[in-house]
Order: sequence, then C-alpha cells, then structure tokens
Amino acid sequence: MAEFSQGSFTAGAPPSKYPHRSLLERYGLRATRQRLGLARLLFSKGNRHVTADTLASEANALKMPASLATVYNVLNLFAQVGIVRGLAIEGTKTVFDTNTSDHSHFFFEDTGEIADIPLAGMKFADDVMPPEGYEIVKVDVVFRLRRKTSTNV
Amino acid sequence: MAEFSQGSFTAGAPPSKYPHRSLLERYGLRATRQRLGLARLLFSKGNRHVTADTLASEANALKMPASLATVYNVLNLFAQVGIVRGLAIEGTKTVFDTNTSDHSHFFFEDTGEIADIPLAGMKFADDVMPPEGYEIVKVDVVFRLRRKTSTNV
DNA sequence: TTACATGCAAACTGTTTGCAAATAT
DNA sequence: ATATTTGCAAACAGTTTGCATGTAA
Repeated sequence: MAEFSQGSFTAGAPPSKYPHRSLLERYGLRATRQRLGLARLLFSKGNRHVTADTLASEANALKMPASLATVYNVLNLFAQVGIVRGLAIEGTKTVFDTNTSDHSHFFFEDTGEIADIPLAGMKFADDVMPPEGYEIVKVDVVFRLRRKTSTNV
Repeated sequence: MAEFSQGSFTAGAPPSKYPHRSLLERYGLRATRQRLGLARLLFSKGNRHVTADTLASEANALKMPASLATVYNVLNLFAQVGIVRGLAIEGTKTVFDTNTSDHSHFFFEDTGEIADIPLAGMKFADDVMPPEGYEIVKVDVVFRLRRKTSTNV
C-alpha cells in the first residue's frame, strides 16, 4: 500500500520527487493529489492515448485512487488548458492524447487502437481555402487501417 | 401539409413515384414505408449531413412518422451497406453523410456544422506507410474552423 | 403466410452535475 | 480561513435492444 505514498514530508521536501507539480503550476492549476497522480501516469512513459476509464482503472490498480468523475474532470481540464488533446475518432469514447503537437493518427479498425504518425495535418491546410471569416485552427487526419486480406493481393 | 402523401394508390401504381425503391432493392433491402421515406429525405436535395434525431424530427414534421429507434436502425443499415457514411467528428452524436465519395470536411466549431470539401483524403495516403499487415482503407480529414478574430490580423 | 421491420419502453454506455466532505493554499 | 477539488450518486445524452405488433414479399 505504499507504492505511492505522498503527502507527509518530514524534512526539506525533496524537490525532484514531484516533477509534475511544476507542470500544473505552469498552467495555473492547483496541485492536488489526483492531478499529480494522473499527470504522472500520463507523462511518465512517452506519448499515450487514454480514455477516462482506462486511466481511472490504471490509477486505481496503482493504488492512486481517483474517482471516475474526477478523472473526467481532470482530463477535461488538462485538455482545456492544452496539456493533453481530445480526439473524436470512434464516435463513442473520447480519447485523450498526451501528444499535443501537430500530428496524425492511425486507427486500427480491428483492435480500436490509435497510433501517432509524425505527419502534420496543417500542411494540408494549403490545399484548402477556408470560408470567409473563418480560419483553420486544426486539421485532424485519421488513417483507418484494416488487416490486409491475404486473398486480396 | 400534403407534401408526402403516400400509401393508398388507386390504379396502376405509378412506377416513377418511388425512385428510391430501386435504390433499396439494389442493396437487397426491403422497401418499407419508413425506409423509402427516409431515403427520400436523404437523397432528394443534394448531399446532406444528418443525425438520427434531426432526420427523425424532419420526417415527423413532414407527416412521415418513423420512430427514433427505426431511424437509428435505418441509418445504421444504410451505413452498413454503404448508402450513407457515418462520421465521428464531434465525439457525441454520430453524423451521417449522404456523400460516400472520398472527400474531406470543414467543421465549424462555433455552430457545429459540417460541410464537404472536394479534397480526397486518399491522396494523403501516399505520404504514409501503413504498418505491416495493414492497409489504409479510409482517410478522414477534418479542417476545424474558428471564426477569425478581428484583433488577430 | 411468413420472415422481416417497426415502435415502444426499458436497458445501456459514456459523460456531466449537485452537493456534502475533504484539501490546497 | 477559504476557495477549490473530490467523490458519490443521480441525472443526462445518445444509442441499442427485447418483444409484441404490423407489414412487405
């Protein structure tokens, strides 16, 4: 039960133990226990694509309890300030991507998985004239993949 | 209020009155009253982007009653056989597009509206190498639009 | 006549919200 | 001390489903 003890420091409060505290403060967000925990899950192992409930179960499995409602709140908040980015790929669950740079996605239709592609969507904005009075703020590009049928060579 | 009287013919059942009957038959779908009615709404006035409930209210307003469940069934069925195409743009409601050709979309963030752009997504498939064993079956490209801020010249 | 489609209501999934208790500053 | 955040459960939106009734073939 101690893999994520947090809260009571004795001495000079080790400054490097909570690397995400500064991240939160940079965005003017209060550094609460669950925000720090979720930020750690999100940003400790490379770019990720999570849904609210995958992240919640992950947190709970690691004894970093956060209610589903809070996970939603935190993910929405992070998305709002730009720490993560929400994707609407499958219509149902919202996927949050920790990679906020301009890139595209593979969507594996068989597994539902999502993978990043280093292809800037904005480069396609040149091919398109936005309607009068509007500007293109983002270009979402999703390459939908199907397992190649062996008969279909 | 009689723009869609349907049902009771007297004589030799005018053959051209239901142009969508043949559409349904072409896909092996039984030509029921509500399928014909919904097909008419979908395909009588150019390309459209509808949700289940906009289409249902439209039908009901025209005295072509179809329950919401049936509208869902019919739209899903049409999408399945390829008469329409489902879009996952906003995460919430599924939008059905009567234009099944390869094209892209504008998404107006202020109004939620969707508009077609004659830009084939598949042309971007050249820039991308699909993972081993997979093939790109569709490329969804959405240009998200925001109203230009006058201060932001 | 018979298999299939419809309508209704109830179930279901994903997400948001109201409010009391907990907590960060 | 006080404003903010959390957790729970209830509300909510969109969609699907079970089953009796209706209907196309």
